[in-house]
Amino acid sequence: MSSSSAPPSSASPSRASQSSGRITLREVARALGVSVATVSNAYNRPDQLSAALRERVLDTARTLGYGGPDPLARSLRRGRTGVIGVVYDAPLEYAFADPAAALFLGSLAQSLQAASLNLLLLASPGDPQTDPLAPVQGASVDGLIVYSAAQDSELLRAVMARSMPTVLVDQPVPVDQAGSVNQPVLADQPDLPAQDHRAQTSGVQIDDAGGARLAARHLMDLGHTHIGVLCLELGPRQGGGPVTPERERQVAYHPTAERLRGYREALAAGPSETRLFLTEAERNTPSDGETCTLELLRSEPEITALLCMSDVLAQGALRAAQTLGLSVPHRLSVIGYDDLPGSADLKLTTVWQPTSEKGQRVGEAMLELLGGQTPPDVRLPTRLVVRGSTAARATTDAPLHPPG
Amino acid sequence: MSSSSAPPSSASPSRASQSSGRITLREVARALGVSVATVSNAYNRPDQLSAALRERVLDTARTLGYGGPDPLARSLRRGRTGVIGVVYDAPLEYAFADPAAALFLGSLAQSLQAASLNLLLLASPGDPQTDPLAPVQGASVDGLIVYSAAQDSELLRAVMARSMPTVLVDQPVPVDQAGSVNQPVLADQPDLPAQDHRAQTSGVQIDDAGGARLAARHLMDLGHTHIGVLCLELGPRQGGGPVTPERERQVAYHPTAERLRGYREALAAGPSETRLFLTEAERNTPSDGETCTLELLRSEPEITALLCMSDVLAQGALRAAQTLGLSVPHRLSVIGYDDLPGSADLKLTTVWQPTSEKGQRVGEAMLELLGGQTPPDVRLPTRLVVRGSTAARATTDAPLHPPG
DNA sequence: CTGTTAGCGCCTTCAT
DNA sequence: ATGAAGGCGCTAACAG
Repeated sequence: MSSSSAPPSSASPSRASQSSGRITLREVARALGVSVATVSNAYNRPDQLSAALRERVLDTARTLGYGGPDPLARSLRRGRTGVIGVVYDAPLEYAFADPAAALFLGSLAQSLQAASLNLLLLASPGDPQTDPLAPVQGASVDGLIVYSAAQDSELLRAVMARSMPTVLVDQPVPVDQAGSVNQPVLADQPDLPAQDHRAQTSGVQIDDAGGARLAARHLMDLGHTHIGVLCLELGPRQGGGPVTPERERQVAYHPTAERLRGYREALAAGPSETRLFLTEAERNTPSDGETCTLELLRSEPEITALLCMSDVLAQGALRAAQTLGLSVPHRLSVIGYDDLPGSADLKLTTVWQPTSEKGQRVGEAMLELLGGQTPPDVRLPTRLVVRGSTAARATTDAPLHPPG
Repeated sequence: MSSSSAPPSSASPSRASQSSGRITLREVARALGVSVATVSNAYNRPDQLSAALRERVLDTARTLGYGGPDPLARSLRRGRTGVIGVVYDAPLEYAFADPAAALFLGSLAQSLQAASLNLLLLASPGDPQTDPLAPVQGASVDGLIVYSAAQDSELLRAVMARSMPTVLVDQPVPVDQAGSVNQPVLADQPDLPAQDHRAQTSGVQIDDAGGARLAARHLMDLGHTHIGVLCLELGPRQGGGPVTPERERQVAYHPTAERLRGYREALAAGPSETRLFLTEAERNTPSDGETCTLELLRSEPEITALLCMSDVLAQGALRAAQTLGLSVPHRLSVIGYDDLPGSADLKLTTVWQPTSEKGQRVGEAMLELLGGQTPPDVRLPTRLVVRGSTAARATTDAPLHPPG
């Protein structure tokens, strides 16, 4: 035990030194005969040791196949992971199918990268076997961004329960009612701020209702009185189809609710004979939009215009019109929502929203939250973009093809 | 210090019990007067304690605002994070702008979710300040998926240096030449498998060259002899424009290289008077495609057909044709690559690739790697889909508009 | 400039 | 069915 050349201090020789194939900082230190702190410093604080020694450290590290400090251990120690989670309530499969979502994510990722933060995609598995809350509960992240979650959902509660910096996108910030208190019983440390959920939460939204109002009014100004509405999902999976008043009352997704409200407000302000015919798409895809349109027009042939809650749905409506041989806009006017990059090529009249800016704002809000500040909620404007897919209602039989 | 009721064993009373607002498993245990193991078991192995006790544990945990075991600490202990990193070599900003990438990611995420794995997006920052390797070096992940990286790049080396389960997409698996050995000096543990990079790496690709060959041949069969080629980036940022032979020799992105090879092979097999005019898009966006097309047609007016390395680029080409008043396909044939969901609406002739299946295969390969197996490399087929954007070269002045 | 020490929060044999 | 103890791999004080 007391040999002259500093024996490796301690206990279990069986697994201490190398075993499982992965080199550790300590082994590098030992190989060099320096302390672990020195090796650590070589990586984290170059100014704490001579350049020469640092070189030597890095060199032998390389020779040993040591790839640098384990990120996990480092995160644990530092208390930060450098990762921000993005929460979806749908299987990622078609979260990505929506260009608006992809665009948003892109600009979000971009703005976060400036602070060396990476994005972790957290989606509820479609598989009913696995716990849909597990991803948000079990993710090692410094902050959470909720992209879409039903109001009052378990998912949203699970997010808030983590009481960490959180940005809610297109969704009202929930009031901090009862539920899982995170204020410890012993509230006698005056110096730590009263751990308020709200202080760590920020919201970024667009003027959903305003844009919808513009869209509906545009159609009414054009003389349409029988207007079909292609709704995004009103609530968690059910299957689409005509919207009953009861179903409408249960609307759980905020953007859907707001857009619907906008349509209805415009209606209320217009001529009383105007009527809306609602149908719900099962998912936000062109083919669902197509199906819905086909069904809607079959059951309500008097419809001359369509309000679609997304450009993706509108794209499907356009296909349906073509299938049916209905000329757009003369026999059928179509209006979308989002203004995707491809929508101009389609000549689609639509409601524009600042998708990229939204992503950037969300990123900035997260950064501020991480810095201990509480940024004010943000509300971004929407605009109507009139293109070729809307026209005045034909008073008689419509011409069979567009002019020009 | 020596009070009767078991004094908290150790040293610093100032920060031991609660301080920083976040509850730990130990505090829950103490509050209940049970051991930490019991609390841990309540979460991880319900069968190890009475249902009643478990309830009590979970209850007080809730009251205290304890949200369950810290994921980070748990990962460190268990040696697994439940996260797979996806590596891009470009700023995520426009990784997401490409629907093919988004689709791939969606199906990848989907297939990984079955195993409760989440995706972490790792992109090299556009910002030249920050180290582009930091994300891949510093990410806490169980495996890495390389979606696009230049051959022989630092980035790719950094990935391999982590020597963990890795799937290379549309990219050859590099030979394990020298570089950072990860085989420790002491190679005398016969039971641990000789840590071979190759054993932890798998590849999934499509038949890029084959599809390209089909596309080029199609055009040549149609009689085109002056064919423009819109290339994806050949290598890391340079700015686009005409492709010099020198630049072509340096092509660093595998899909680009392969598609180009396919085009050239078809050319070599056809009539000798056929010529290719190459230009490189700065980025894979419609507007870059448009710009390239405009420039290319201006400098080479004899071109009657375009081979685009992506549908996104082709979409730009279509816009350019419209701007120029060139009728497609009669005055100009256009052919894409990828067959995006929207391409059918555009009547674009293109090379189809199994984007979703690719994502799924990559996910499966990763799962096998994680399970200790070494799945064989996979190569998926491509197909030519002929639609309305290609036609025989007009022998005289082309008609000004398409038929019916 | 370098070394020692004390955990970060948890899980898991091993004993009881 | 429950408790005690030893790390996982690293970093940040603090001494020398």
